[in-house]
Amino acid sequence: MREEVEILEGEAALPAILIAGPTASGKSALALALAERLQAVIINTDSMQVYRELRVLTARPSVEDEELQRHALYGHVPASCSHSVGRWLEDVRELIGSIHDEGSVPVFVGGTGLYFRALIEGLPNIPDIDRQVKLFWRARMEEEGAESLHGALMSRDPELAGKLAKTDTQRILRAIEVFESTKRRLSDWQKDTRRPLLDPGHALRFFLDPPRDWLYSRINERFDLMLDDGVLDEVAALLALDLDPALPAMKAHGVPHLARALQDMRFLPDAIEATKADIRHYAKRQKTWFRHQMPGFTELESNFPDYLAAGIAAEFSSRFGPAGYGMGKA
RNA sequence: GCCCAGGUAGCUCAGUUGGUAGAGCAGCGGACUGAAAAUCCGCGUGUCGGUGGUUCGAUUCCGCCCCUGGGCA
Repeated sequence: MREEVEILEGEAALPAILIAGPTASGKSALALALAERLQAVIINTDSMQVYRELRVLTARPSVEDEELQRHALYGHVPASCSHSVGRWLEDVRELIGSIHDEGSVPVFVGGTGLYFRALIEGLPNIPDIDRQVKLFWRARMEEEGAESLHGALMSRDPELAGKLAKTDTQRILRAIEVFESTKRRLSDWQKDTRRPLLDPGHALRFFLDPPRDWLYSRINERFDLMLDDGVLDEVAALLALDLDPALPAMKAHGVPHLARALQDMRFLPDAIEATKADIRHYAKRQKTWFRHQMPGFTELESNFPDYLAAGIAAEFSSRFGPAGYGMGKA
């Protein structure tokens, strides 16, 4: 514990660049353009791009892009594992020291708002939930429904229960599981957040926010390209693993719909439309999150990665100095 | 050209035995602390195809016209 604090204090001043934005807004291209101007390590900040089996479906950077610039935390987790913010943050913790030592700039790129929050605001150090506890309460949720468990939560953690909708299955489960497994209320844990890995004062934060019409068209077109690139085969291969459908990877946009289409191809056109709609809805939620939950991100409306990257690199150098940051690379 | 069925929200459609209308999807707004690509909440005015007529009142009934689909020529 003490050692951890020392490391954190050493790293708190580590300058970093954060690039967020809705899906398909052009984050990856911007990250690549940035890496051409700074000695950077591109770090995945997306909950789904961590899964090994889903490169096409999650629009993970290509093998060529990964060879072009250093990337980290992409596709390093098997779909059979349930990853989470907490685990992702531990991955980052392990990485960040060496990045600092070698004088590179960590460029966090992704669309998962919660991961950005954990990164710059910190996360409480809640231990993993006991497996039996998890199974027991999930079974009860199946049988009794959310309202009943909301009642159960009310007697364990009234403060949190009061804030949650009686229908919010996921958060109700989490709150009960934490109490049952750790004997401490989640509302108390949440008041006990650890120091964040990054100091927001040393993190340049950007949110790519292209016009909505453009974004939606791009989402639709990109999914058509994914079909050409073999998403169906990719999903078929995932399904062949016969994993628990409750696993996060099994909930990636398109997996449930395309699974149905793979059984009966007559459903393919509907599955394609439904998947595109899921992705559009998601992009909308991402915009809402950053608009209200993550102030302090500079909105970028342009779609020209080189232009944006030049500006960001210049701002980074003027704030934190160019020394040691790969000026010979450009 | 004739016959039939339709033309109602961005789309698919319901409905009003005459008192100007509502679902699903799309879209929009919001919540969010370890499954977050998750989970959850909220938002429905639109020349009821056009135009005349009947009527206190027509999207609804009647006439004509336009459009779409099907059938017959």
